Order: sequence, then C-alpha cells, then structure tokens
Amino acid sequence: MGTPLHRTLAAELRARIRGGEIGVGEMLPSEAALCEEFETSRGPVRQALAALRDEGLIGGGQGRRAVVLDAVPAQPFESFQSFTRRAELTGHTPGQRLHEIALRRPDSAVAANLDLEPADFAVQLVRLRLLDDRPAMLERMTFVEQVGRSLLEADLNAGSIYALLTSQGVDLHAARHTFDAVAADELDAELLRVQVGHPLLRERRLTWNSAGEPLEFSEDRYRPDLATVTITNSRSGQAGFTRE
Amino acid sequence: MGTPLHRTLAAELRARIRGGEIGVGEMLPSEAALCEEFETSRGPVRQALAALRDEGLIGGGQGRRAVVLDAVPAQPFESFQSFTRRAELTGHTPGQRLHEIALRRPDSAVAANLDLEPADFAVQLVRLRLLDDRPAMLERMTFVEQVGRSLLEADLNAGSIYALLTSQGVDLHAARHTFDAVAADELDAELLRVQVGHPLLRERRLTWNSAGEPLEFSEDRYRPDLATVTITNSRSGQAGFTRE
DNA sequence: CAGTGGTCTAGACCACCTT
DNA sequence: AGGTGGTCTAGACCACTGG
Repeated sequence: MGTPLHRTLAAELRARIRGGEIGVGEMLPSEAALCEEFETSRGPVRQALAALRDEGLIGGGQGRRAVVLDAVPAQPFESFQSFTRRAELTGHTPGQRLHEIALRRPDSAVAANLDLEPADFAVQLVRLRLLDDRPAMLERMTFVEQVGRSLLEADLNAGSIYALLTSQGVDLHAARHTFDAVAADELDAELLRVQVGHPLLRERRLTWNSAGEPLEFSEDRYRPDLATVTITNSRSGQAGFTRE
Repeated sequence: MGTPLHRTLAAELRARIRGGEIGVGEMLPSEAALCEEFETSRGPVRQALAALRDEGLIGGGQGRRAVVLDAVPAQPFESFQSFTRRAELTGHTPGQRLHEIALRRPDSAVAANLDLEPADFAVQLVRLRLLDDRPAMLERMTFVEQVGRSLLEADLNAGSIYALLTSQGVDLHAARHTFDAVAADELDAELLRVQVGHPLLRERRLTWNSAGEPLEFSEDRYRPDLATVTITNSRSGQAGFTRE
C-alpha cells in the first residue's frame, strides 16, 4: 500500500472544490454516493470529510449534507506578502506609482530592525499602490543593500517586488506583521488623497531569510475605506490571509 | 442515547491526564486495553484519542504507544481569540470592566453576518479591556442567543469569555478577522480616554463552529499606543499570532 | 518476534433534517 | 417517511516499533 485511501479521497475532494467543480454554498455528494463512486466503505470517506472539515473547507451537520464553506487559496505566505497577488485573488486590478527610490543610510529605528551598523547603506523606496486606479496604500520599504541593489535598476512601476525578488533567488522565508492605526501625515494625505489626521491602518513588516537574517523592514499605510486586512484561523492551526 | 461514548472516553482520559494519574511523558494504555476496560470496540476509543491528539495533549505514532505531551494545551487558536490569553503570554495583566450586556434584536448588519432572521434575538455586550489597569481596547460583541444565554448569568468581570464558553462545550472552531482603522466615536473616546476622532485599530471578527454556523460577530477597537496586533507567517505555512 | 497503531470492511441502529 | 450523517460493532490485514 502507498498512500492511504482516505488521503487520496481528501485530495480529490479538495481539488474539486478548489477547481470550482463544487462551488461555495453547494452541497457535496452524500457519504453513500461517495462510497459508491470510490468503491469503498464509509470509514475512509468519513475520515476524508473530517479532514476537510478541520481545514474549514466544509460544514454541515447531522441529517444535512455537507456544504462547501470556502475555496481556500493555495499559497498563504506569498498571498500575504504581496499586495499584487492579494489584489488579483480578490478580483481587483493592482497598480503602482513609484514616488522615490534611494540608496542611503536609514534612520536609527529602521537600522536597528535590520540589524545594520551606523555606516551601512540600505535601499529605501516610497511607492503608492492602487486598486482599480484608486490610491489605496502607501508603502515605505527598506531593503538591506545586498537585496535592494537590483531594485535600483528594475522597473518598479511594472508589478510585484516580491515576485521579482523571489525570481532572482532571494530567500524570503518568514515575516512578522504588526498592525495599528495612525493619523495621516502630510505625505500620506497628499498621495492617498485624504485629510491630514485621517485614520489609516498601519502595517509594519520585518521579513527575514531562512537563516534568520533580516532582509526588509517596511511600513505600509492603508486607506481603510479602500483596503483592509483579513485573516482566517481555525482550531486545527491552518491560517489563510487576504487583503482587499 | 445521551452523550456519545467517544466523548465520555475523551473526557475520562483528559481527567486522568489533568489529574496527574498519567503524568507528562508517560504512556497511555494501549487501544486494546482501553477497549477491554470500557467494554467497547476500537472505533470510539480511536475517536477519543484523536480528539486528545487534536488538542495537543498526546502524541505518538504507528507502532508506538500514545504519550502524554502536556497536561494543559496552549492552542494557537485560543491565543488568537482571547485577549486575556494574549495579555498573559506577553507578560501583561489583563482586566475588564463590563459596560452593558443585553438580550435584543441586533441591527441588520450584525444579523446578516450571524445569518439571523429579523425576529431572532442575540446577546450583545460592551466591555472595556485593560492592560496593566490602562484602558487598551473596547469590545462590542454579539453572540447568537443559544451561545450567549449563559453569559447573562456569568461574571463577565472575572476573565476570558472564550475560556468560559469553551469549558461549557461551545464548539468555537474558526474565525475570520478583518482589520482597518477608524476615528474614535464618543463612546470610544469616553471609555478609552482619547479625543473624539483619534485613530483606532478596528478588528471585526466572525467566529463559527465546525458545522460552519456563525456563533459570534464582534467589533474591537484598540488604542494604538497601548495595543497592537502581530502576526508571524512563514513560507512553510504555519502562522502564529500575538497582540500586545 | 510479538505488540501496537494505521487502515479498511460490512454491516447495524439512532437522531436529525427535509419533504 | 425516506434520506442523511453520527455512532458503534466485530472483525481483518498491514507497517512500524520495540525487545
């Protein structure tokens, strides 16, 4: 025996859900029907359904057929890191306008987060992000010089920085995101087209490689009427992320 | 039939572990032994063991006896749901002051999220949360009547609502959290001791059971100088949560 | 090697939901 | 009333772990 039957069944059902063959809100076949289709007994079928239930993919109850609750996205890390990816997942058109990019010594707070010496340089950029052509988020990013160098020559009005860096082999492995709220300053107000003092959702993010070395420290500010951050978590431990 | 046998078994084994009858690092009886002791077949025994495994209480593997890993599980889900738990984890002292609790028909937006009919009642409460005696967060919670009833008689100035509900067997299985920023309204300003219009971090949360039925819809507002939300995610998929 | 858990079968009865 | 999932039984074979 290779893979257990119940794992094969769970994978098959996940594929049908993800592929849209069974849409959100629609009912799964009954356990009896699945038994017949896969020529097996109820044991493996129920084990597979329990796995999907744990993942939050399906719900239901006694006497009722199981119902598809969600069609979970595949790559939680990437979709959480990349504004571009998230926008595409939620059906919006992402855009961007570079405001500035510079090679300079970052201020001491940023340097401390990136574990830099006072003399070290970093690549900093300010970029306005658009959703369906409306200004939705302002990002102030700082990359350690080694990683940021290539950005100086890249076309930053083209698309996702994360996709670019990953394609160049940069090992973006994990990140810590901290959320709070701030009042819009003058630059925020100008670029996001809100009043000075308007409440903005702030995300500060430290990204590091698999050796634990910091690569990026950034601060993003969201217009709350155009963009929010959503996290789904369940008791089984799985978590998924979106922003829209 | 009243309580299913596998639940009774799980409760009995939990009690033995929590009571120290089977210490951390010690082995559980074999499945066969448990079958004999409780005069049942392997089905219910395995279902009970699977529940303990889910809770992180026991470990083990093919060919090996199950081993007690911990007497009290610390679930990532719970630590993300519970302000009390998070405060304790970060070394702060949590506190709370109940502002009001009511049984009423919620407004239509809340009712829609909880999938309620216009005539349905729900339990709503407003509670100020403290960190080291300073007002840090204001929560406006709504529970479906079935779940919220027990809160009307509970001492809500005592501690965690999530711990209370879980101990009563309420199946809190998954949640979706949405973050943005809002300006403080008059109630926020009074209780959190900030100016009207001050930026606050807002979290809206929908919690549901494993059948996919909504149980709770809440809105929390954080003073950004006293409390933030932090999420760590990595390419390997697992995610962890804290707020401080 | 024997013991153990992982998996699967083929039934059965009950409680609940829909009709 | 019939369909459906929740639960339970009493077997069976396999893969892995341990002495």
